[in-house]
Amino acid sequence: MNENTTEPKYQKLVKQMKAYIQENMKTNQKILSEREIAQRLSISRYTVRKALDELEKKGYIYKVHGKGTFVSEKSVPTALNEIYSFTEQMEQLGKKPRMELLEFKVFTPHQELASKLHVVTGDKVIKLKYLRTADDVPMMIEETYLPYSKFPTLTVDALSKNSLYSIMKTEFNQSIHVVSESMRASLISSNEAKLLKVEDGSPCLNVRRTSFNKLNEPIEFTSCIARGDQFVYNCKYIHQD
Amino acid sequence: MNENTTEPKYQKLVKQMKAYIQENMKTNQKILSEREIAQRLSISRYTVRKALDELEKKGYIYKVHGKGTFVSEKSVPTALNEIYSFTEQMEQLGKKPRMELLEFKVFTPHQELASKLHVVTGDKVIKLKYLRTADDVPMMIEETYLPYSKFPTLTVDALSKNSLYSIMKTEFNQSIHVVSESMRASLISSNEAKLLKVEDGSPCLNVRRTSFNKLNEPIEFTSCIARGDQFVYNCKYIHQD
DNA sequence: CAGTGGTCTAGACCACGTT
DNA sequence: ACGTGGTCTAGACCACTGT
Repeated sequence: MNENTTEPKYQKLVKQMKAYIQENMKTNQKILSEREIAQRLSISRYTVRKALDELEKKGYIYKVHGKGTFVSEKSVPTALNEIYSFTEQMEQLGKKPRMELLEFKVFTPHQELASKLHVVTGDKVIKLKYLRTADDVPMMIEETYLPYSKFPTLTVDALSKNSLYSIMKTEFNQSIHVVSESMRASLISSNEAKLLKVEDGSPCLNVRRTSFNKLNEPIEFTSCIARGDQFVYNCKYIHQD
Repeated sequence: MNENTTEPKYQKLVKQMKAYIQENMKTNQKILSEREIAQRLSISRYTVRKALDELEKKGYIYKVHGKGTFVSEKSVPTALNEIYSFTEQMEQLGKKPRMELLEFKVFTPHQELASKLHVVTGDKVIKLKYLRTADDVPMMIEETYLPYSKFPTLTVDALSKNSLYSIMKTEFNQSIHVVSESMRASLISSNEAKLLKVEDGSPCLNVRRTSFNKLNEPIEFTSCIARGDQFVYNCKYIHQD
């Protein structure tokens, strides 16, 4: 898309090494030392380290002080440090994900929602309501709220062509930095039961997410109701002390 | 505990700056530039950058290319990139958390569990079962399974004095690197309902966690059953592209 | 002891945002 | 034009792991 921005040298190295490792190397095999790589490519050790740090953070390799750098098990995914998206998960299961827009409106929110999105009283909010299905089985209802002031020209048409997050980034220059999520189990209400085609009072998983930009301003609040009998929420992350 | 290992200079700087920021600075206030800090402390810019990177990763500050470095909103917690622990959450709510060991045994696992922990057939596994309460209200049942070969000398006595994770690290030199979790909603079974003092068939949240060490060997599998009416699972993480 | 990753220095240029 | 963070170099010493 925007390839006019020059890519740093270490990023190119990351891609190169990632491809090389996946093609030619086995789990726990030792790779060249930082100094060796630097010398062979005639670049500085700092650049090699940055690339290796990135690969370690993404779960492709691991370093052991005094011993060397080794290839991680293939099972560790690229989506580390990232809650798996619904679409990715369904595709992994071989199911065909789809989403249907049920509602798009701009309105003035009540106190609770207004404070979640840090909008002052009287400011407007955009509501998006989706039904997500997999192989035409209804899986979850997703309600997203956006501060109108940050996305004033958002249209249904744009949403049909690109994902919300890519629109946020490219059209409105808002990219997500921190995400806060909560999960709880409850019993489904009758309205939602109809949409998801389950019995009243079935168990359901409620996931609520608030996303913040780099300035820590909330730019999205989403509440999902997922069928308890169908939906599992997965995440994988690197543990820090 | 083990203060014989020398702490890097940038780590000390992280602590200093963290304290200073929390004491004296306001949200979105600009802090000194990297070059200024380096000059004033007579250290190199690299060291300052490492410290600032750490503070950004932990959510205390954010950088903007071409503008400077700024203080984040206080709301962003120290536990970024980390699922909040039960204990922390309860303390934030002003509740008194407690855990009671219900079971401790070593046994030979069935196929499914054995494969989760990557133990070969015939190898043993340690089971720990806890009931967690908050202000004496039962909140969740936690069953943890550990490969016996990695923790052969683990005792109930040790667990009463330190947390499992600190024992893993200090006694057995196993620290957690990658964590994989899944969440699902279901209806509680009668045995669990009795322990949690809720009605049969109440909604409950089931959280399953597998933890891996740096070599990507599984070192723990835990399954939690939490009361749907009481327990909310929170996590917060930094979003990556 | 040699080799590895981890930290650190002093300096340079680039890309970005503001003045 | 200037100051900022982002990248990069060339070199140094330290801490850890093996022989």
